[in-house]
Amino acid sequence: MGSAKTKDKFRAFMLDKGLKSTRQREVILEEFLSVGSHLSTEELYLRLRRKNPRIGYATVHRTLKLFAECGIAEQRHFGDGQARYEASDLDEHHDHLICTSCGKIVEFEDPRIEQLQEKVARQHGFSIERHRLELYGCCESCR
Amino acid sequence: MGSAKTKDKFRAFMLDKGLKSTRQREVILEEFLSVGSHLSTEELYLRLRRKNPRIGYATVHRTLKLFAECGIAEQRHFGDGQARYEASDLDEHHDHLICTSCGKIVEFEDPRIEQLQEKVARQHGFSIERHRLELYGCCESCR
DNA sequence: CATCCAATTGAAAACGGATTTCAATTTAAT
DNA sequence: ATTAAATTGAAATCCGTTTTCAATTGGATG
Repeated sequence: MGSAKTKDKFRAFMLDKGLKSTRQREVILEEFLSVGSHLSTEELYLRLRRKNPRIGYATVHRTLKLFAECGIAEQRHFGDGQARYEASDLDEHHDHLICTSCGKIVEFEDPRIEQLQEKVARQHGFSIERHRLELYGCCESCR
Repeated sequence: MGSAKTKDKFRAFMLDKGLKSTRQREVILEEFLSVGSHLSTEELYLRLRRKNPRIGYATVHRTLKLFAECGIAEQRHFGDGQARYEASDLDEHHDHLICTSCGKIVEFEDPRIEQLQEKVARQHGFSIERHRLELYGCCESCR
């Protein structure tokens, strides 16, 4: 049932900002968390329409932005020109492997790489706020 | 005078594809190489207009795409919604540090990180074709 | 040099995803 | 129930990118 903790975080955020709880937001949150992967606004919108024909694209768009602002989702761009959102795993960070043939997206994490990133940044006088690492290539089943 | 080698590569590419050498292409190539950094189409267009008021945005756009196709330039996206092009240093690859405050872009290269990337990809059955690593943060002079 | 065909150009239109507008509706506090 | 403020959805707008098309240019040929 999605992460209850994530839902709590969103509800707290809404309360804090004086935002209202609506049927649409509940439905969108539920569907977003249950799918979990790297959805574009369009994809999520189409999914939601199957069960909720009256929901509007603009609402999905606005709600995803809310999720991102609240911190329970992150916006990504993988170079196909449209934004994608993924549920953020609260504390943990990860990067992506993307198959250029079938589009499969695999998440990974490597603290050694992160460490080296910090080092490089320090050498150039930067303090890192966030980073983006994407490896594009061909997955096993596509070969 | 830009890299003569780069110009040669572009000329060879044009010859090979049966494309024509035009005044516009020469001017655009010259300006692009002399500026070198991470230019958007718009920025390059405006620069060119200063000395060549009759040049069209579409031509700049198409020529930059030609550069990318030929391999003398690479298209990048740093999340501000517009494409940027940089001259590609033929053999060498590099990644980017981007200051979120002033927009400064610094290039770096770290073979240890690249090695670890290969390793991670292999573990997931991927063979890497290319990658993207960007570190966003705050540069020295902005603190 | 004159001619011709294909490539190129630039202005304007079209495109596509993201975002905003606005009147109607819904929420939730009173 | 009443009311003010937030929300919704359809449609319009925005903005960078890409394409269209008539006019121009490159360069190969006779």
